[in-house]
Amino acid sequence: MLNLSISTISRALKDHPDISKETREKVQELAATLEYEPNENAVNLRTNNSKEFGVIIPAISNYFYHFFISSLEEEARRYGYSLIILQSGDDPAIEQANVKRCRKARLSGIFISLTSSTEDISEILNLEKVNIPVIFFDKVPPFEACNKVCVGDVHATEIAADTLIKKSKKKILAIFGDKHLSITQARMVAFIDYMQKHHMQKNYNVVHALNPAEAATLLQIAYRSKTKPDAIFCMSDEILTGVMKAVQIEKINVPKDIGIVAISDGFIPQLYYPEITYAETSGYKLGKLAFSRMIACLAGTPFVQNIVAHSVLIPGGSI
Amino acid sequence: MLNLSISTISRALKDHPDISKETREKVQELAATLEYEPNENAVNLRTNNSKEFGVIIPAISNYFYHFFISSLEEEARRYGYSLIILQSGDDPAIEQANVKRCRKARLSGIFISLTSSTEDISEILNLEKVNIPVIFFDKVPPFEACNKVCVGDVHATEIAADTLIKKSKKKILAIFGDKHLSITQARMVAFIDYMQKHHMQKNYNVVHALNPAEAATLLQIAYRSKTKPDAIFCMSDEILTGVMKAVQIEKINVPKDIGIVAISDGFIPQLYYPEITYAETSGYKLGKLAFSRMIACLAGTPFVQNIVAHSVLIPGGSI
DNA sequence: TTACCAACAACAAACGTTTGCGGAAATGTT
DNA sequence: AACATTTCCGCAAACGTTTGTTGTTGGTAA
Repeated sequence: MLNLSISTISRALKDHPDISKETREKVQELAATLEYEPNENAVNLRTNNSKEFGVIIPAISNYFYHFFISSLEEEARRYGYSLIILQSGDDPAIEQANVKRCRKARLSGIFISLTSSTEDISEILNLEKVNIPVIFFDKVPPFEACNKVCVGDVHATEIAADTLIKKSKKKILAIFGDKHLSITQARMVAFIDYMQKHHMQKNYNVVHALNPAEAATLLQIAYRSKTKPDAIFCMSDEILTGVMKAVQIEKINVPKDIGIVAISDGFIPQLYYPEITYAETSGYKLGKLAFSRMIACLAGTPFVQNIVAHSVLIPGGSI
Repeated sequence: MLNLSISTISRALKDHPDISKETREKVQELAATLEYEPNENAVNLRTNNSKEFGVIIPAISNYFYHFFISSLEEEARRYGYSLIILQSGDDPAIEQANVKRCRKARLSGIFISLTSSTEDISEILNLEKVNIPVIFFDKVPPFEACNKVCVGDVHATEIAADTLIKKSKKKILAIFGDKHLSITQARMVAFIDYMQKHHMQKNYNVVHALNPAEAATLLQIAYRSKTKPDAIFCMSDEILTGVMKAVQIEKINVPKDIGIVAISDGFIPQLYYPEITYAETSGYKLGKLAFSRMIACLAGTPFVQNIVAHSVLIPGGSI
């Protein structure tokens, strides 16, 4: 329509200096009225870049991930990227397949939280070789040199434990999750160390629950025993919901009979009265951190980094 | 490597009958060992088809959407599709921009739940003209002829209301959300109609709360008044969390003093003891329905359909 | 022998961009 | 006036596929 070649149009649309201001304006104007939109597939083919990030997670239905994704999506939009969600259903085989899909789709980068039973992450690390940055978050591999963004387990545990000490609790029931999860390990070790450091070895009792129901049972048993606990430490939201169920069943008076402190991202604690005091592990914050790390990788930052998000204590009335 | 042309390879890989079995096997074998993966951008460019669905929602952080997305993703994976998540932050302008992005990316179809203030959906309906099927879900436009998949508000409300009647509740406090939301309208009308039909006009009191805190306050005021309610109807999870907060604050005995029934997708009700009896509105089920509707559209089903998911009563101990 | 037909494989165009390079016109320099 | 430089633009290749068409071979039937 303007008697210009395709290449001129292409250049005019992206303000290439070769194109005169006059032509450029004419082209851009016409493009606007025609509602011209470049074909992304063609652009991607040509530039070998998809402007899409993959997000691989065990499952969306989790206290944590939807905050994280939501946060990530906000940032992504600002930078003109889209987010592709892939669930592994906590199955390493599906996870592997999802990683493959990301490679195949030539995504610009991926964010991944591992399943609880992922052993082999070599395929994932291979993505870096085809120039797809990988940011691990939340459930990260233990020792590898890779980009990790995760909750500061030690810090969160410590500030939660600290409130127990400050309140001079002497019979603490500390409930942790599945022993085999690294998150459990990290928090447990941090808890025990911190207690040790403050000469509280005699004042707590560590137990494990695989699900909320088990946590509830554990508390019920402890509460009915002659050595009633005077405080509960909940490693996670999942544990907390179980504990609170028991609190309601046994009509336990919180915080008078038993104080409660948890590590949480904040949604669950405010459902109860009194609201639960917790060390905050914000999926939202983590999303921002992970995204900025991704941007750094895309910009070519060579070294890997292990980012740990710090927590703050959100006081409720539960202790 | 095999001294074959590109076209032969292409055909061999997709079992085209023109290619001899022998060649086909050789090609596929080599492709496998070489871990060849077709470049999706090139395929998409050629076929003008992205194998991606867009999901546009007000926000992920919602009691409902992550179940829906999760369910959708499961199905999508089975069919070889990916899901792109776009949040509108409940802002019609961003929503509009997201719709545009979907068109630009030539997605295979989109699922959309409108923001609470979306007025103009013409742009969205235009997607159908460029052959992108649109499935509205949850927050759907009121009257247009389009594909809608949503919770059966009437049915869910009725089975919840029915349990109130069966238990001969006479002083029901029915708490609904923001009057301006169509979901509130629908459930409120259904509630009032059903009560009318069962000659219960005198036995309930309808109030509105914009958030959990307001719901809590409403219950507290009602509970302290001389006409204490004997049952609460909660339109949604959001209302329910507020109500339960008040229950805890006032130490209300459920179900002895007050019975509670809600409409919910099930996560919140089981956090409490006794667990809350609710009419289930499953995001999971809805996801499956929406997806199968999408598949039907892609297969070329011409007519639109308004699918309504039925609810079931999940009995807890709250009434 | 000729004609015809399968069976197989290659050629080449097309999808819609981006970008290195070369060229023409206009402008500036000696 | 001759040459160099800048400004602007188009040519054409390339990205990696898919697919309609054409070509070759060997076999079979007339």
